[in-house]
Amino acid sequence: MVNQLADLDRVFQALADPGRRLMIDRLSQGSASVSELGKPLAMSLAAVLQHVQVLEASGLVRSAKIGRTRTCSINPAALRSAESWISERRSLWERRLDRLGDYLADAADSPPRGLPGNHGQIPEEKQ
Amino acid sequence: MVNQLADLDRVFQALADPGRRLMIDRLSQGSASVSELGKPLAMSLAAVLQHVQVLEASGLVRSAKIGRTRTCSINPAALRSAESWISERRSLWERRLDRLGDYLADAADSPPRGLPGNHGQIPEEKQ
DNA sequence: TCGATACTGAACTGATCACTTGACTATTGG
DNA sequence: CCAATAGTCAAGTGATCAGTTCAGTATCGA
Repeated sequence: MVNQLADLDRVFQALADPGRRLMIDRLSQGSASVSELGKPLAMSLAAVLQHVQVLEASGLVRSAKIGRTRTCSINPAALRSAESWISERRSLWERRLDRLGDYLADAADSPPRGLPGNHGQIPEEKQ
Repeated sequence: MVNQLADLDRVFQALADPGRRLMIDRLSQGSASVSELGKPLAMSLAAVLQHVQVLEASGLVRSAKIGRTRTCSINPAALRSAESWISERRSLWERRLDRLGDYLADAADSPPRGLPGNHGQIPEEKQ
């Protein structure tokens, strides 16, 4: 809870790799060892470990070593923080769209005054 | 909807940068021009444009040029796809934790047989 | 005990990233 | 018309990333 901003950096960065997402996918249905996580991945074990370390640094995954095997599991709190960040922005935008829709539905008779804070039409075409 | 996998790569990669998240943040409360998005960012306009292009390539943002200004807006569908990916894995894990909790609550009297598919204890300590 | 297993650390390499600068185009407004 | 504004393109640079190989260490199991 120290640096929420840089934490999100690491979380999204961690999620940006398909191999690491596959690991999360695997872990979402139960804890697993490092080599188990690497099994579907066509890369050296050392590389797998580096991915696990990225996931762990982001807080998405926790791990503990028992004997010679390291067992990894998901930390749902980190997933939730990323999820919330997205969700908040999306719902903000969608609520705004709703209000705009209401406004336009009403606007057929009222005189044009300009909607404060609304610079935007929704663009359709490119270039 | 062509390549969901590589799309998520780009979406999470785009969200991994604090400047780009600030842009999304700004856009969540209404469309904005490229220079408007760059105003809080202490970098050249050319750099801002590159960020916008990353956001656009990921599908998170759409834009259209009118006159000499390019107006950007959020595409909520892309946000939702990232949100869903996370949400699905997290709830899978959490439902699994619940079942495990139920099992442990019942287990005081029944003989130990092993829970199929459950390799994991929840690790606490490191190294 | 001893070979196989499971990981770990370090160094190195090619690719991608986040910028920069500088030159250029298109629009706008007085 | 013409200066200021808004964006665009291209090339280059230093930093980070994703992987490798190789040389360990610790543990397990027969």
